[in-house]
Amino acid sequence: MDIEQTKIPQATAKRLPLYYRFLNNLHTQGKLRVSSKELSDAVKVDSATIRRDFSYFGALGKKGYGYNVEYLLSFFRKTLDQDETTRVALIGVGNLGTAFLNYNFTKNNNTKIEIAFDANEERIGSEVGGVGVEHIDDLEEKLGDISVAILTVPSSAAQGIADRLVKAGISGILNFTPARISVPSNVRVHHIDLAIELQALVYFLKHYPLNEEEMEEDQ
Amino acid sequence: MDIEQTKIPQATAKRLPLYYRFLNNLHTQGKLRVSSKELSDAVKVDSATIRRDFSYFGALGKKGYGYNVEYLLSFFRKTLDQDETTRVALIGVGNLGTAFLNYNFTKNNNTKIEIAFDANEERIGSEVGGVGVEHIDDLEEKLGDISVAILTVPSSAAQGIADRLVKAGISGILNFTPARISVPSNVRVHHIDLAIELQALVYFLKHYPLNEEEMEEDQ
DNA sequence: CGTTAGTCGTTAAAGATTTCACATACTTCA
DNA sequence: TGAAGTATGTGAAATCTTTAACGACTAACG
Ligand SMILES: NC(=O)c1ccc[n+]([C@@H]2O[C@H](COP(=O)([O-])OP(=O)(O)OC[C@H]3O[C@@H](n4cnc5c(N)ncnc54)[C@H](O)[C@@H]3O)[C@@H](O)[C@H]2O)c1
Ligand SMILES: NC(=O)c1ccc[n+]([C@@H]2O[C@H](COP(=O)([O-])OP(=O)(O)OC[C@H]3O[C@@H](n4cnc5c(N)ncnc54)[C@H](O)[C@@H]3O)[C@@H](O)[C@H]2O)c1
Repeated sequence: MDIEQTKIPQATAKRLPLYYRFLNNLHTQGKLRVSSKELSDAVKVDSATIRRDFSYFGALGKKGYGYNVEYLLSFFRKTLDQDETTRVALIGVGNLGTAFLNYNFTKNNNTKIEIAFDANEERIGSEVGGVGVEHIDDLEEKLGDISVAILTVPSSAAQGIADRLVKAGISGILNFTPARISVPSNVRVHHIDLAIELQALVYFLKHYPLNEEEMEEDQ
Repeated sequence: MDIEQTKIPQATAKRLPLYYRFLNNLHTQGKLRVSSKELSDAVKVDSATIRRDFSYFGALGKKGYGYNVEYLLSFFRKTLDQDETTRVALIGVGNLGTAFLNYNFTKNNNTKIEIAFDANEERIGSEVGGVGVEHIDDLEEKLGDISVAILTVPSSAAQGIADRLVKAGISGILNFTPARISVPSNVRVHHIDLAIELQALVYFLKHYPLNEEEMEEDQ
């Protein structure tokens, strides 16, 4: 439908949801305009980077003025497909899975966990955070056309479940298990490895001491 | 004490805990040697990148042989300070905080959540995953010399708590709230923004379709 | 209406990271 | 012992990302 604009750098793409969220905040606060500098202070991304990021989408701002919040927000809403909701399945209703179900990413968000699966009989049929929990044996049958899955099963089960998800036609998996799963090249997996994030932070603290001069940077 | 080797690239540093974990797995399985190619298949990082990463620490392998698992493991154990345990505090014993406390990053890990804080009177004095929950009012008093904090409070409370943590002498914060907190430049904050990770995955699925040819890459 | 202060979009430079490709050196096996 | 096979470590190239700098333009105000 749309002409696919020349592809945005990945680093930029990862920042878009962040921009969108803060734009939403500003809009809620009734702000009419914003500069790259202000946004920079809020999201902790260099203002030149923000301008560069925005510029991949064309000229969204006005020189000497900044950006119109309403306009920018509606532009990103379209770009990030915030109008259509992406349906998500969650596999593994344990500690982490339960937390996600209770949260359900509902604020300013275009994603919704619609169904959950677990192997533990006790959980089947219950609702967690308003989402029904189905038996993992019914995965293929009940997944329907859901294309994104959050994986929060024990790591020993991760590859097996991933294989089944792939067979059932999934496109993307957000993998919270420490297992590095293998999938066909047409399926996208993002790993969020919380233990590693914590270890990495500790490593940076020991080996990359920050001094008073240099500014800390994120992620 | 040690001569600080020329600083390792940040991208490399973030992969070290991953390597360490898989080396541990191999060791447990009784494997004696491993090649960069094998490791690559396991952790889904290009083998040249692995060799390059390792090479920053000197010549750890042997040409024509590969790497000795035991040696490599013990080397990384030292490098990653796996022998000393870093004590961690968790602030906000809600959905996410409870999940982390129950998990407590105990496997192959050099970190331990030792104390938790919450504002909700009902939780105070209880134990979650073997960790005592203290009142947030006692933060400064009970934090002691803990230098790392996990932040899982509502985003509205994030900046206030961060300020208190900084005053109490914290060095690093793993921030799970959507708030981008401000801290002095000598404190390191890593943001893990789960809602954004999910949105970014959805964005990539729509705008960066993977075909049969190209390999998906991580995170 | 002209001046001042402010801000974008972009060119170019710098910096960081990944990947290629191969000389070198070790292992294995006959 | 020698030949064949294997896999490292790294120089050089390619790619990706961030940052600096500034010309062009706007808004606001006296
Ligand atoms: N909880 C944390 O803080 C944390 C931190 C880092 C990583 N992780 C990882 O996240 C994953 C989940 O952690 P958790 O603490 O929620 O574990 P958990 O044991 O509490 O939950 C796992 C859930 O998966 C279900 N399950 C097991 N096998 C299944 C299968 N074959 N199909 C469907 N469901 C199945 C179990 O019944 C359980 O409800 C693990 O891989 C863990 O390593 C968790
Ligand atoms: N749960 C998720 O899946 C999820 C996903 C993405 C982001 N987050 C973010 O993580 C954070 C925590 O989420 P959650 O679902 O666990 O929320 P939650 O409401 O379940 O837990 C927050 C906890 O913090 C405590 N608290 C409130 N104010 C406090 C204060 N001033 N000092 C100390 N404790 C205080 C509350 O008593 C509660 O126990 C939030 O910022 C949320 O946006 C959560």
